[in-house]
Amino acid sequence: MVGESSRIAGPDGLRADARRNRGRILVAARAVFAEHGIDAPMATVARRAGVGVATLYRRFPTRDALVRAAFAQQMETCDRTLTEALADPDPWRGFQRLVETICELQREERGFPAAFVAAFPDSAVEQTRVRKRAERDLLTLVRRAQEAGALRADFHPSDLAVALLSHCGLVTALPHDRAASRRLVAYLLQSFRAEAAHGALPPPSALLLRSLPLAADSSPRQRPSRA
Amino acid sequence: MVGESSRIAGPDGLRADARRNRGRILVAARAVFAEHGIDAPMATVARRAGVGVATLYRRFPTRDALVRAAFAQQMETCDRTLTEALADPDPWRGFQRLVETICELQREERGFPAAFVAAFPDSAVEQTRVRKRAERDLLTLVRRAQEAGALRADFHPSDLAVALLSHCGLVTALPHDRAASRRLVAYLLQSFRAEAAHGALPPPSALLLRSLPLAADSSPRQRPSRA
DNA sequence: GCCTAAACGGACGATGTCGTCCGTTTCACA
DNA sequence: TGTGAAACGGACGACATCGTCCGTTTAGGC
Repeated sequence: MVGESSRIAGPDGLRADARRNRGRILVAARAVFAEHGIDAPMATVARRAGVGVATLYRRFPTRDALVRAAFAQQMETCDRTLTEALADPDPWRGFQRLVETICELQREERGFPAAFVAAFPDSAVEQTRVRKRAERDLLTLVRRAQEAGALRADFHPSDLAVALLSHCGLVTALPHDRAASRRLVAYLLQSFRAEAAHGALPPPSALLLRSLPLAADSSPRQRPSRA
Repeated sequence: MVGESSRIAGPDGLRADARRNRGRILVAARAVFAEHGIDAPMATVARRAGVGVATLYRRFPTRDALVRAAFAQQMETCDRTLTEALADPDPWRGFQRLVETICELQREERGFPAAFVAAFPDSAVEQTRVRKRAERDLLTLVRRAQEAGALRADFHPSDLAVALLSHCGLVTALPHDRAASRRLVAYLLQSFRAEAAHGALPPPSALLLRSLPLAADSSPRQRPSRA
């Protein structure tokens, strides 16, 4: 029901006051989610934003939509970081910075970890263009770092998801403990180095492999049928 | 208000039917928590156990009490595993088995990770005897493994908490993905090996250090004053 | 078998959150 | 400055969960 270019239309089709309120809501959402967790009442967000509940629901029909929009900026930062990592002439340094930056984002922007985890299963379903590109970039980054002899050969791209999700869990459990977060990141990065490869690793996650089809699959995407 | 040995008294002061129901509740709680998470309605647990809500509340006045009781067995397994690890002539093997066993418990007994994390901040406050002994044992295990040259010298006992909490987070995010869990454990254990120590690590968590006073402090316990 | 204290379970009021409805206000173009 | 569509916000009914109250049932010593 998009009015076919009626009288008023901002750059995004919103009236000025509506756009202003939308921004306020997003700021309030981040603050409230950071303080009370991602399950905080919608009314709390609305009150904080100085807006009625109806306005909030009009812009973001579901909590999920609000969460996604609130942390879209952080998600974009992740994406940009990947691009920068790929541009780094030293692939290991790029990889290292990627992990450190994303984890730092998770550590500093409270509420983001929950959003990150929540977005995970769903974002595997929605095959956006940006996501597919990110997957391809990650694959390239990993391969380069391995070819440079810095990243261990048995590292699998899904291991990055393992690292980030476990780090999410840590900062969720200990939101104020930056040192613990840094320690985990340091340990993980060291264990990803080629020199750290001593014993054999158990096989990589098949589930993550499926949800993020990182392997260069030439077959057309097949909708997995639920039993 | 324990009746001074009135007419009826089981070994634990409960009547036979009460004890039976208590057991049913605990079984049901584990099942429900595994299926619907630790925040599942109390009524669901009661229904599953085939008892009324009142009975449930009579035995376990708070959800927290129920959670603790439901996973007390798992907690005890953790404790026993530590004792066994300490008894192992090879301290590294003991350490490794400790980590692997606890993580396996977290992985297989769904609902336990949430209980584990939930218990963390509180159990640091309640200074039970078993807990203090566990801390001392852990300290001993770590020192021995380090003296044997297997565990890296800059490993800090609080790093075990970091590892277990992050693993909790991973299995919470991906409850069905055993492979991911195993991968993380393998990476972490490799990074704890002395050979993996390459760069310097950031300082260990001061918060965890305080909540679990693992360092052999001879000073009397001092109540940390909140500002 | 009797009897009483203990255990039981369902009903119920309180609380909090959700998401919608609808009368009012505001924007922005003419 | 007038006008109508868009945006606004608070009120409200629906719904779920909590934790207690109280009448009923049952265990188990005598």
